[in-house]
Amino acid sequence: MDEMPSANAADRPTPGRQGQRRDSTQKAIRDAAISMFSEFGYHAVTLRKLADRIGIQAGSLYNHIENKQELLFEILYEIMSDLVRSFEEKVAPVNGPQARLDAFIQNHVAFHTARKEEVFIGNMELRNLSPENRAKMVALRDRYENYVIEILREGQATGVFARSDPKMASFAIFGMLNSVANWFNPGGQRSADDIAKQYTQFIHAMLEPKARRS
Amino acid sequence: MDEMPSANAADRPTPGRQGQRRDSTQKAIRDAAISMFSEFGYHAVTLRKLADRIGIQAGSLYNHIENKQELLFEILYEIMSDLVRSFEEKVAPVNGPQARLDAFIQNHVAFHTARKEEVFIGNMELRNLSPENRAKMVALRDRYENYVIEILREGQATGVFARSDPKMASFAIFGMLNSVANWFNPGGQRSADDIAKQYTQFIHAMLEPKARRS
DNA sequence: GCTTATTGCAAACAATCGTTTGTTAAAGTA
DNA sequence: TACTTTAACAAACGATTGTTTGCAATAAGC
Repeated sequence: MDEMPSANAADRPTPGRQGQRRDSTQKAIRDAAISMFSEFGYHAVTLRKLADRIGIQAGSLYNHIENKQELLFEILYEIMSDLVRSFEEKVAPVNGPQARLDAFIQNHVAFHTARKEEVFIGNMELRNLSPENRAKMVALRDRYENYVIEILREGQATGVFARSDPKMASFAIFGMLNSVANWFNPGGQRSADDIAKQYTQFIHAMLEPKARRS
Repeated sequence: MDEMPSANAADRPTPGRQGQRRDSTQKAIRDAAISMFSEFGYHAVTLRKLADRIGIQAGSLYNHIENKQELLFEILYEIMSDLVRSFEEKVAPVNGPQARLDAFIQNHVAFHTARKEEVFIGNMELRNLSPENRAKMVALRDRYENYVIEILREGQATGVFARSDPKMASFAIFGMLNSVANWFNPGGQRSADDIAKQYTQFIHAMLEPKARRS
């Protein structure tokens, strides 16, 4: 019953109880950090405000995290690795640039809607990482972006996409896709699937060779 | 000779000279704030670091600004008003949804490349404004976005654009156009005009009715 | 049931934050 | 030349920052 780990102060083990070896606090810290970093930004969230949210003292955080910087990095690194991994598992194996592009769009939108807070932090807080941590993130991001550029190149080479600067096209595609995390409303009218379908149409049209008839 | 106002400490009036009635310091503060806010973020830029950059003491800033929050707001409000004004002067008068859309893209890209630092701050730091200041910004932004949605609506009504959710289409368009400020490199290969032309093609394709032949 | 590892609290740490103060020198005004 | 205004400095303000410490309470392991 009350064994379930949870994110908010209300159903954490009774405040004041100490010593239990559960890792519910660790998860509560992560969840609160994701929520608050995404709403207010890394620097605006003090460790006292973060601790308040889960009902402990600021110093107690240090039983679970190394420091504030590592807390940010772990959140960012996990979301970026998960994104890359989902691509490599679900998108990379798909044959043919057109089908692989569609799989990419579907996967990217699903990911960005399901985990919009973490993605948003990823878009905003890279510059607040230490140089070493930022380098690791940039490496992951470049890997992901290069996968997409490669799809575009292959599609142009085989004639299914119109010729254009592949990097600029990828900027345009990532621009529209990434911004979904900014405006997507989980309770709103537009479902993740609707968005993926509509954006797939948009991107198809963008890349379609002029010679072709629709 | 040394009368020219400038942005950096090197050629400001000799450090230590006091009393001169020039407003070069005011401009130096603004320029340094734009540069540093855009590079490191509002909260990461302390008034001491900002003052250091232009070669004065932190307290001396208060001879020129009301406080840190107002400094941010003034930068943001000016960039957003300028953007809206440029639309109303150069885009709104254009006749026909297709031509007006093109004028919008051209103007938007030109603006976002010419003033990428301020635009970038505008995309990042809205949440660090006081509620009153943020409300003013949001009102301006909504006005601008609604202009574009109106273009899309009119184009759909007259049949020059394909039917789709105009708001979602505007999200996609703004997503790709706004991100230009993130990656544009003033010294790089891609000129503002190249970008505007390429993005115009992309957006045309996105909005083109299926029945039409290219 | 005794021991040990965990995890919390309360308090403090030095550092730094935005901002205010009192004062002084230079420049504008007449 | 005498007077006023402007804008700088050095120093301090209280508040808050991330982090560390000593200690108490609890649950888990034997």
